[in-house]
Amino acid sequence: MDRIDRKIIVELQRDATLSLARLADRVGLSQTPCWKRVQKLEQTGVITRRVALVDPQMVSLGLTAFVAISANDHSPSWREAFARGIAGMAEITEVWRMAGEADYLLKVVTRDMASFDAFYRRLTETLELKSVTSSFAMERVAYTTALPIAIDEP
Amino acid sequence: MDRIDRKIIVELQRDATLSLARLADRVGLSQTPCWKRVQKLEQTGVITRRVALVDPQMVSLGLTAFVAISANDHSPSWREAFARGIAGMAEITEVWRMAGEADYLLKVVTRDMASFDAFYRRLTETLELKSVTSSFAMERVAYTTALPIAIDEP
DNA sequence: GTTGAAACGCCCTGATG
DNA sequence: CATCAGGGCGTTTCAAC
Repeated sequence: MDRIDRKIIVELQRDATLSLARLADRVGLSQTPCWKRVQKLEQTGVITRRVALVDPQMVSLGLTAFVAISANDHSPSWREAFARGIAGMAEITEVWRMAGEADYLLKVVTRDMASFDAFYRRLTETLELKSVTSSFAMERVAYTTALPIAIDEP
Repeated sequence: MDRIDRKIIVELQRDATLSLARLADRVGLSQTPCWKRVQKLEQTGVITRRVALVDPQMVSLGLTAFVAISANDHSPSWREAFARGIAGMAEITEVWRMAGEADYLLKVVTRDMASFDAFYRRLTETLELKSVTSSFAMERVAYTTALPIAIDEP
């Protein structure tokens, strides 16, 4: 993982439609070794996938909420039930196990408050939770999937 | 935006490398009309971009934090300063204007706690903030950029 | 690492029904 | 919408340096 690899990552995080020729040009390489590097980055799991990003508003999914959850107990069986429960809920796009107050933080995407309420009922009926605190986003001010890769410093 | 459009979105959100032939097959269309739909979804801004996703651990960016911020005042000038301030900080991958307690919620990605601390100092030195509360993620339990598109119900 | 080239698949366009 | 046909681009592999 050197400077050129990081350049490749930076470019592909911004635009995965970039052709190999243009990518190679931008990172200062010819096509063949550039292609080999991209392959390696994919095979070693640095680049995990290539996806299309969709505007939530355009598909009527305007409500994003962050839901902080505290577990009822901290047994392995609760964890399993939690894992199974959230697996079936497509509205949950992210799950983070947290340090501090809450045990988990969920990012939840729904159509509107009514849909969120339906989700909330399902969540609290499915799982045994000590506490659930929902915070609602009014506006997505900034959003990127690109990780802050520093090209220069390793 | 009909059933087929939503199917296309679902597929491309999962895997943007899908060839047109296979995509067309999966959504039950022939290539030409499928291609036209994809074009339209891109031109109308439903599909905003295609990106490569990177494993944070693999690039030594293992620390994700959620930072809740309250503004010093709620003037337009503060907003401007805020917008300018966060624009230069690559560690901030998401900014949400929130309802409730905090004014903004930031998702911040850094290498480790030392890097986060450096970021934190920069943040609090750059901006006038009433309060800043950081919560740290221990584990990314689930993560997807795919919005929960329902194929059947509009 | 570089260049050059070949083979193949895929994208994209057009015509037709 | 489907199908067919074609040109051109891009990916992928190989050879040689």
